[in-house]
Amino acid sequence: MSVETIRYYQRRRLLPIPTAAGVRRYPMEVLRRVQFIRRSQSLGFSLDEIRELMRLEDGGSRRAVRRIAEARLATVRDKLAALQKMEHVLAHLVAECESSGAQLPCPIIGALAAEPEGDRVDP
Amino acid sequence: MSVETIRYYQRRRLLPIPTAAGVRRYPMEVLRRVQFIRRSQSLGFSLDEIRELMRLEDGGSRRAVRRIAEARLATVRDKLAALQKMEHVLAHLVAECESSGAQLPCPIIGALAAEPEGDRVDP
DNA sequence: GTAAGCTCCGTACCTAGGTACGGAGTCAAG
DNA sequence: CTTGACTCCGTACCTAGGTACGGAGCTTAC
Repeated sequence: MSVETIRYYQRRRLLPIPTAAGVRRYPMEVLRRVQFIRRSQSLGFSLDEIRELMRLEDGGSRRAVRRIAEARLATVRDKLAALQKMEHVLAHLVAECESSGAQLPCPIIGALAAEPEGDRVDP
Repeated sequence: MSVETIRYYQRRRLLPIPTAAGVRRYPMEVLRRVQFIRRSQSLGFSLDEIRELMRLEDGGSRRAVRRIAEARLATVRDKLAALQKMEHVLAHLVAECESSGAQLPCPIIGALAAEPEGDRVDP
C-alpha cells in the first residue's frame, strides 16, 4: 500500500482525513480499516460498497449488509457465467486449431469472421 | 452501435478511415469487420488483440492466432478461478447470515473486520 | 434555394482504482 | 543549521471502451 493509495482512500471517504502532522502516523483504527478494505476488495466489493459496509459496521442493520453482499454475489455469478461461456468456446476453438490440418484455414479466424450465409448462431 | 463507436474503432485502427463523404456508408467489408469485432469481444478479446487478429486474418500464421487465443484463454481461466473463490466465500457468508440469530453480530461484517488476534487465514 | 438531418473532425468527459508529479511544510540527525 | 527523509495538498495522468459536444460541411426533400 503506497501513501498515494491511502490518500486516495481518504479522498474517497474510506479513511478519515489525517490530523495535520509532518509525519504520517497510522493509528490502530486506520490500520484496521485498511485491512477491512483489502478483505472486502478480495471478495469483489467496490470502494463505494466498502464505504457503505463500514458505515453499517457499527449499529447498522444486518439486512442492509446482507443486501449488499447478495447484490455482489449476484454480479459475481453473472460474471462467472459469462466467463464460463467464454472459456468453453475458447477451449473448443484452441483444441480444434491444434487438431485440424495445418493447411486448412484457421478455425479460430473462421469462427470470428462472419459467415457469408447460413449463420448458425441462434438466428 | 453508435456512429461514435465506429469512429472510435477508426481511431483505434480497427476500421479503415472513411473516404470523405457527407453520408456515412458502410461497405460490406466494414460491416464484416464490425461483426468480427463483436464476436471477438464476446470471447473476451481486447480491441488491441482484435486488431492483431484481423491483421493475421489474411495470410497470417495460424500459430500467431493460436498464441493470442491461448493467452486469452489463460487470463479467462485466471479470472474464473478468482471469481469462483469469491462466489464460494460470499455464498457461505450470506448463508451464514441468514441462519444465524438476529441478535448476534453480523457474520459478514465479522469476516471483513480484522480479528484482534488468532488470525486463521494462512499465517 | 434553403432547411433538416445526417456526416465529418477534434477534443473532452466518463467509470474504477489507483499512480505520478511538483511545491511546500515539518521533523530528526549530523 | 542544514540536509535528507518524510509528509501535506492539489492536480494530472493511466487503462479500456466507449460517450458527448460543438462547429462545419454535404445531401436530400420540399
